Amino acid sequence: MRRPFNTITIRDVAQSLNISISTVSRALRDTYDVSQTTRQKVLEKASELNYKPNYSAIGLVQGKTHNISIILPLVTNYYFSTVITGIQQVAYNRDYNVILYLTNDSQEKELQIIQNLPLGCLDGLLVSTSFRSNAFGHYQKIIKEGSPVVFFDRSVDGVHTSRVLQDDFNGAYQATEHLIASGYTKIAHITGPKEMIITQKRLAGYRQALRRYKLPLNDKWVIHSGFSQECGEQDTLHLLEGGSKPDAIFAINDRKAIGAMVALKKKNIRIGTQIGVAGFTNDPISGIISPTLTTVAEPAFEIGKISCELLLKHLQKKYFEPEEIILPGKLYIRESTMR
Amino acid sequence: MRRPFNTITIRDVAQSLNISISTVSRALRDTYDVSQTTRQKVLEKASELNYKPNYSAIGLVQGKTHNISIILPLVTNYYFSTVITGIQQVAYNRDYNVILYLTNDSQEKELQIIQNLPLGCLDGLLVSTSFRSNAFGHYQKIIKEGSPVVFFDRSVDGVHTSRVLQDDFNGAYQATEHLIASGYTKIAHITGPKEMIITQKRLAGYRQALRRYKLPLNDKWVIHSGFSQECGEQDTLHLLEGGSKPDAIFAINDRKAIGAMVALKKKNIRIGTQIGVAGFTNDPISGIISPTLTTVAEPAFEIGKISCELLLKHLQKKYFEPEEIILPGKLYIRESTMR
DNA sequence: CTGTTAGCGCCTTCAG
DNA sequence: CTGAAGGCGCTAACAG
Repeated sequence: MRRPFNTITIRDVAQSLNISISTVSRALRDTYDVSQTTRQKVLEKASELNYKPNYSAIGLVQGKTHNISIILPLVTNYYFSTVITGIQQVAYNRDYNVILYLTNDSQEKELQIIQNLPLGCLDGLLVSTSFRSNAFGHYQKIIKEGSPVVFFDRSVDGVHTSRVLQDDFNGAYQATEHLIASGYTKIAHITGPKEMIITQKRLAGYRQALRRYKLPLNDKWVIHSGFSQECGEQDTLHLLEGGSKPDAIFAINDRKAIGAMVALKKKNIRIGTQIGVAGFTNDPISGIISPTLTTVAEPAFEIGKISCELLLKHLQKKYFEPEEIILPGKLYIRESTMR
Repeated sequence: MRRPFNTITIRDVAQSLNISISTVSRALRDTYDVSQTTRQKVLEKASELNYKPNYSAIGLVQGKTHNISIILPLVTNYYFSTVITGIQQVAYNRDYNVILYLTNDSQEKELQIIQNLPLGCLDGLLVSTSFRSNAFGHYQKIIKEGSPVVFFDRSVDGVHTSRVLQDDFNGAYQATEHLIASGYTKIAHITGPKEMIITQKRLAGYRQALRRYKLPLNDKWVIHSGFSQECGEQDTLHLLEGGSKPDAIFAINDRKAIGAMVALKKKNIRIGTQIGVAGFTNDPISGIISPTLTTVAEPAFEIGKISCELLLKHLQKKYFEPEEIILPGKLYIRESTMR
């Protein structure tokens, strides 16, 4: 029961040219030796007939499906949706389909997805791991079985593969340094789950800046929780309850920074003058909200683009040396850190 | 040159059970008559061996690839990213892969995508059309050739197929009515391209409300342009330049409404008291921005979910009756329309 | 440079 | 109820 409609195949172009199927196949792929004349004719006929390769068939015979998949926590934020846009653009230009999987930031769901992945119709994976995921083994296995994996943004430790990341350490360092330069001395950090690399790196950058400028490191001023705005709001309320209140808050991302701003507004604390706030991402909302939010811009589109290029590069070769690419961020100074 | 690694196939489970491939195939699909005992054994073995169907092969033989694709303008906004989340969830639960295509809101790109679509490895399409797209013929052709298409949000006229939409007319009517009830009398509408159905419906709702409450319809107060924040900003500046200025602005979406707010702030016009602003979408930003934005909430997630369910339903049958599903919106009244 | 043959993993007649 | 055989569209040896 094949598709009932007029999908035209290489056989069709072969017949209408009175040559063999394999010659058409070769001409189309521009491989082996085919005479220029034949290739010309084939190419013309193919486009005349509007021939389109059947990737299912190609996938079957040579294991190249022209499908790559993205596994990521969610798409409903600026960062991830922009990364996807970058990935899709590169993939589209290279005739790859992008298949989307959403983990919903749940470790359980992520594991479920990985285990049920139709690897048979996937050439490779781009993944940003979920929350506290420690799916080492699973990713290792996938790679061993022959599907290249490139991590972006949130990666998993201990897996020997490529990664494309923003410079979390230096971004956090810059933001903190800016807060210090602006005169804030009691700088808190509201961040993500402890186990995540992204958390650790940004925290390290923050600490390094404090150390460099001889400011005290107060563990009470570092709060770990999730990445959402609500988390930012709650973390901030916690900070305000404590005995010695901070005079600035550096959030791991803009969402949490905005949560902090919401909390401060509710408490009638003046943002900037009383408590400075800085974020990380440069979500467009950071330029719209009032006061506007100082933040470290992440090159989201670039990260998507480069991740995909790297994956496609890996797909060419049988063996590849993992690469780690780190892209710099850029600090945008806005009203939320003006005293 | 098949995949070099241990992808296990029905042949593997057949051999380890000493039965034929076809029996395994039948047992797995729960079709034809297979003895309960055999089926049991096959099912157990399959899961023991972690067998996963190769959709490329299945696709080849029976034209069912378990791939559906989404074609839409962009993912970097609240509405579309939420719709996608809904689609992905349904598809995932039904073992369908979701392939993503981005038109970048360019008609040209959309046409290019449609024409190059690897229909051979796609069971159906979910599409929200680009901007001023009038790709009637192309979609018609795809449908005729056997790939079901379900439109969501932005649809194309004249194509006989299913659609899932929010209630654009009544949403716009409600928003306008609310503005009127709040005491605004000179209500402008900044909207999308004239040719788009979504524009036409929201415009009609706006006009209907004005008519119903005997307010004048002033064509100078209806401005057509794109959907971006920048467009909203420019449209608003235009409105302010005119002789008779409006005292309220209803925008086709929150992005443009926010653009309007930005423009008003720059001109030092008090939002709400001097000029009211209402949007459409209920982007989370509308509750964060100051003043908070009155808007008509669109059931984005539901739209994605239902669209996908509808498409999958269509995939079951050979012939299906197109359905048009319209979901209601809900007005959220916030500060931007308080005098 | 080109045609022939076999087979990728699976489903579907057609025989038992 | 089950097995054998053929083929989906395409590529990859193997011969010329």
